[in-house]
Amino acid sequence: MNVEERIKTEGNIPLEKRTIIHLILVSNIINEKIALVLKPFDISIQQFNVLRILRGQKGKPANLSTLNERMVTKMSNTTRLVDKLIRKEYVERHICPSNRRKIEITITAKGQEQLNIMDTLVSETEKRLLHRFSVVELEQLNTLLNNFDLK
Amino acid sequence: MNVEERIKTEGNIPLEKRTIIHLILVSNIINEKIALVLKPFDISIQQFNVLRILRGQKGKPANLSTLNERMVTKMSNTTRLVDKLIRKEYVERHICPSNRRKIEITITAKGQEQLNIMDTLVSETEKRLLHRFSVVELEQLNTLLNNFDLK
DNA sequence: TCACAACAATTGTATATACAAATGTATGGT
DNA sequence: ACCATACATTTGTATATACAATTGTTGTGA
Repeated sequence: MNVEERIKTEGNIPLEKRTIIHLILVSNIINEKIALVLKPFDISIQQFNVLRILRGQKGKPANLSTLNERMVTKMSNTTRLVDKLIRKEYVERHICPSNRRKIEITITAKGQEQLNIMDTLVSETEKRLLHRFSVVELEQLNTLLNNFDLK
Repeated sequence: MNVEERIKTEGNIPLEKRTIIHLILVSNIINEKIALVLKPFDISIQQFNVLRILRGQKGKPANLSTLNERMVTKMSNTTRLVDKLIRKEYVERHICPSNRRKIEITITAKGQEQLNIMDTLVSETEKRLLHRFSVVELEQLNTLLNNFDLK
């Protein structure tokens, strides 16, 4: 099924518009699929990303600004996002002793454990999405994506 | 600036994960840029899409289900989305006389007019995003995007 | 040291979105 | 004609997000 069929547009969209619609469409569907996998864990994609960043810290705590700049989306949510993870006991929050403005966030053992399970499932989903790509094609796609003038 | 730099991940992510992150990142940034262009019009991307679909109808009204299946995202919003467009007098809502379950939505002259202005600006944004692509590369990107197994 | 700017996080508010349940309308079988 | 079902939209609720304003903390220059 191609883009035109999916958005039911008869007539031909100019190549540039088509490309952008196509890209956003694919991105949305990928997001939906991953969200679906995470749903049983009662975790949003953003929460999942925070957990992954924290795991990448290998014990070293991360403060909110750090989390924020590594995430794809914006700051204002980060406090509330972390709140939700705390309620689930997946992360802990401590005031940084050397600079009390900062908050140190660390992932808990329970968080680590759940994250590993989620991660496996998400990876499987990603593999399913990409199974028709060869390595060369994946590299091509990455190269082409770098072509966007994002600023 | 490449993906790794942008999300500040040291170490190398596997090619498949990297590709997916990259794609979603680009898509998010495109969405942000377009949202920014539409902001002065107090119109969200979704509302903009509804207007474009209605214009494509060339006078023929569209009901909510039609709008919904042509949109990238889900139904539940469509009623409220249209509400907002009605408040701005960009569209009109009439109960379909032959089947009173259905609602016919049409774009107003004012809506058409504003949409044309927005459309020009959005197209300019798209061109800026894509100016580094050759036609061949755009076609390549489209082809590669078709490689995703989205169902 | 005191006032002020800069920093880090939080809170408030409005809007957007997802999902489920409810409402109102039409259709087909008996 | 009546009832169950399907259809089309709407509403309710919880959560997510964007943006601005606020709070609390630190650092700096007069």
